[in-house]
Amino acid sequence: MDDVLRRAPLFAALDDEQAAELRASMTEVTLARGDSLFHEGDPGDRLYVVTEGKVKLHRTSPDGRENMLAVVGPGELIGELSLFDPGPRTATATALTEVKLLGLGHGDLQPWLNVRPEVSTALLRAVARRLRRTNDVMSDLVFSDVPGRVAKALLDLSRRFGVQSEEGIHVVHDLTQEELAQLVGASRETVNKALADFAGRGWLRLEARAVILLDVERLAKRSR
Amino acid sequence: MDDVLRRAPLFAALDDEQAAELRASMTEVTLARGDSLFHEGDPGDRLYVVTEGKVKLHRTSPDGRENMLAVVGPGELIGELSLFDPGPRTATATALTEVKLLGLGHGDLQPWLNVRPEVSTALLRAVARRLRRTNDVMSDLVFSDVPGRVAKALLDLSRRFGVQSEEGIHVVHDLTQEELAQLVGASRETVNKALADFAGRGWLRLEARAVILLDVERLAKRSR
DNA sequence: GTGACACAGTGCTGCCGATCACATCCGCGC
DNA sequence: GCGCGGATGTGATCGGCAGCACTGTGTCAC
Repeated sequence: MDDVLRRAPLFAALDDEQAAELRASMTEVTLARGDSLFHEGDPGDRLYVVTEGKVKLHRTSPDGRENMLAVVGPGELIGELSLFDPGPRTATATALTEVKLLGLGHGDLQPWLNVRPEVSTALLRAVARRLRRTNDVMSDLVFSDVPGRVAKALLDLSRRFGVQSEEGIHVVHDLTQEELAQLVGASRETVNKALADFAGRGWLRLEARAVILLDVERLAKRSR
Repeated sequence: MDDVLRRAPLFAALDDEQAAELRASMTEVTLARGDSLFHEGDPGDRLYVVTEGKVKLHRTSPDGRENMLAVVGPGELIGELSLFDPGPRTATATALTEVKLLGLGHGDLQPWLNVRPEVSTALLRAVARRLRRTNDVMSDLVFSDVPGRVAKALLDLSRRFGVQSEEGIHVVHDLTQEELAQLVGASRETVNKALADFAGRGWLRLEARAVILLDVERLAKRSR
């Protein structure tokens, strides 16, 4: 079985045999960059585990502006909310890269919840953790200025997707600056200027849909 | 058994006998306005159900500014996060009024989760719902201006705590304007001006720690 | 009744960041 | 290699809101 999957909250509590059984009841989905898994307002009670690539969860305001709630990577869940609290999807899920996911319907999950309480516990932990992160992001929106939020977002992305190289931490985030702006709740222009400023100070280097963090210490200080 | 309790997510799935049994393992806590149940950073793995009154969940930024995450009323949960996802408390809980709560330790809840999967399901739903609300608030922070957020907050409070009278919807929110400002992520002065403006238009009337909504329609339109 | 104190109302000033308006730049198809 | 569209870089302008400095106002203690 896949390594990524074994670390996913849904499988963490199961032994190999059970994990394989659960895995067998899931259906694989593949998306190309830009494809949407589901849209805000759609009905739906399926949950997905990302096995490869990144997906963004985002919303559109009445007047057409976009806001990104989260970037979801390998091992993480998408769409749990509509499953645990029935109702239409409250966000759109769109692939940032080529993506592979495993989907599971409400009916296929229920038996596991009834028989294996560890699965419930693991899911509770996953949702609770997500709620904590969301609360953190909300506080940042209130307390920090745009450059601070950009720094924070980059550090967060680096923790999840960064790889150490001799130059610094290479973070392939797969986001355009427009998308990065939606993630931190600011305009593209302001985010661009913040990035340019950081680059000018030697704290990072910009690349296409990626950054190399050169001075994590300073960035961390700026983010507070 | 208490009516409020029967509607609480923790008890909703249990029959009378089981509810009484669970209730018996909980300990009652009483707080006066201003008292704190726990502080940000405290260790702790107890969960509480509010049975009477209101509690605010809030955080303090490094430089001393305050941000309110939520107002929690009768039937709702407090402190679930530290229980499901072990770790220190990430917010402070402070009583807005005289408050009565029932507390439950991690060890006392676990057996219920193992034996009664409906309890897990109900808790998952409760946390999922909270996460949805939090996502909504986050989108508002990005999309709406301060008056819009104030209007939204008032409508939300009215849905939860309002009572219809012949004049309009009487909403005793128990928040000072300072606290209302912390809830919507704005300064007290700006919130005051927004409220004065709404009152001047005849959309609402201000009272001490309460408002009477006179024109819900207009407020709703302003909040979008 | 009279401080005292917390809360509420309101103008003024300055600044952060949205918006607009461009000027590149870069990857890709043909 | 040429052109085209999407992405990026950067200045100029403008408005919303924070911050400050006050002035009312209500409520409690004594």
